[in-house]
Amino acid sequence: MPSAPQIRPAPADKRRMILDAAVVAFAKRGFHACRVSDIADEANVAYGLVYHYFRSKDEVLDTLFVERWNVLLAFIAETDAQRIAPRDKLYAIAAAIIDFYRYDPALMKVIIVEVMRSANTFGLRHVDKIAEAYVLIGEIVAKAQAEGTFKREVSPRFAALAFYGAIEQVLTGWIFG
Amino acid sequence: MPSAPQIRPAPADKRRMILDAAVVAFAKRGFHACRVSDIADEANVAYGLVYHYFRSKDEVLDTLFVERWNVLLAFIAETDAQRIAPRDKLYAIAAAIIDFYRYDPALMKVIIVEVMRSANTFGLRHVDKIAEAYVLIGEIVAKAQAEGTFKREVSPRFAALAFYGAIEQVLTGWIFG
DNA sequence: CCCGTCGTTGACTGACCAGTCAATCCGGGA
DNA sequence: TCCCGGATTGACTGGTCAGTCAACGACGGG
Repeated sequence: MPSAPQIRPAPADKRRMILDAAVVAFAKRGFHACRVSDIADEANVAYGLVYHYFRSKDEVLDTLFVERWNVLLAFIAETDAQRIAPRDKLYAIAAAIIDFYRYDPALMKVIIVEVMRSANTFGLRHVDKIAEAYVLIGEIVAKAQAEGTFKREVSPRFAALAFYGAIEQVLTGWIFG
Repeated sequence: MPSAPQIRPAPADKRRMILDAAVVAFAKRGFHACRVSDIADEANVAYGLVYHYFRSKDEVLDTLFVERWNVLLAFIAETDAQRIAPRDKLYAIAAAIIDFYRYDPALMKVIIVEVMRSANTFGLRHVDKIAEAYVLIGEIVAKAQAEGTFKREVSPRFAALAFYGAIEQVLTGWIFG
């Protein structure tokens, strides 16, 4: 045998387990109604361990959001760098967001419902990160306008808001059947 | 003098005062962070009086939402009944929603942020009422498609979601500067 | 003028839950 | 084999707050 089986999982695994459990718990009951003990139970872990890996319940949600949003931002930047038509870029981004939802509806639900839309608490804390996505999308629109592919009637920023808003609303519609 | 001044305001006034104060309080701190005592203080009214007029803190928010949403539904229905182009109907509806915001930003903020977007709690309770608006908008689209004014590429329901989603996102953008 | 009704008051209670911490466990190095 | 340090446990605490309730006060009718 190359290596003895690990009785105790590596620390990183427990941390991951807690994050994954939090997604399920938050999606099931919502962030506010969900107790830290729900997360611990879902992860089959002691209550206190959550506080070993995270400073607070908020930090758990923050971590989930940032992790996922960074993936989205990277995808948008990457898509923008490709040599394809602006319309196809936007199509690819919309498809990616929808795929995120298809791949992990619970996580997407948590991010949309608990972070994006909790404007007074988490949204406020992540405004800058969220705005980055709008800026990137806006830049795609601006470039397309400059080269004459898109009409100039609408400001890039407004277009980006409407673009993302439409997608999010459709996802919200799916989330609730 | 036609009538002696009322020392004690009519009951309905106190109820209204509480509702108006709740708008301010909810807008300032968010529904969850806002204590019932904040509402009472804002209304210059004793804590217990809130519970004389409303069964719970939730009911206060519910009342605010239903009041306002009914106005919106009536406006949409009324607009649809007019003999104008479908595009103008949608324009009028978008303008009305934006006017609601301009006229009373705090109330609109509360409704969007705390109800529409609190999908696990209030949104869930008002899903049907919210869906009514989508249905009405969808019908406008469907009629326009039937008469050939709008393209048929997009389902009316999807169009309605995207239409409202775009508006809401723009308002959300305004709400947070 | 007194009494009943209902609007009004705000101190109090009971429940809930985030976060703490002292104790325990486990693997590995000496 | 014995420690050491980090992982893990879960009972406990402190504070918060929604909702209750007993008492008070103003008006109107008898």
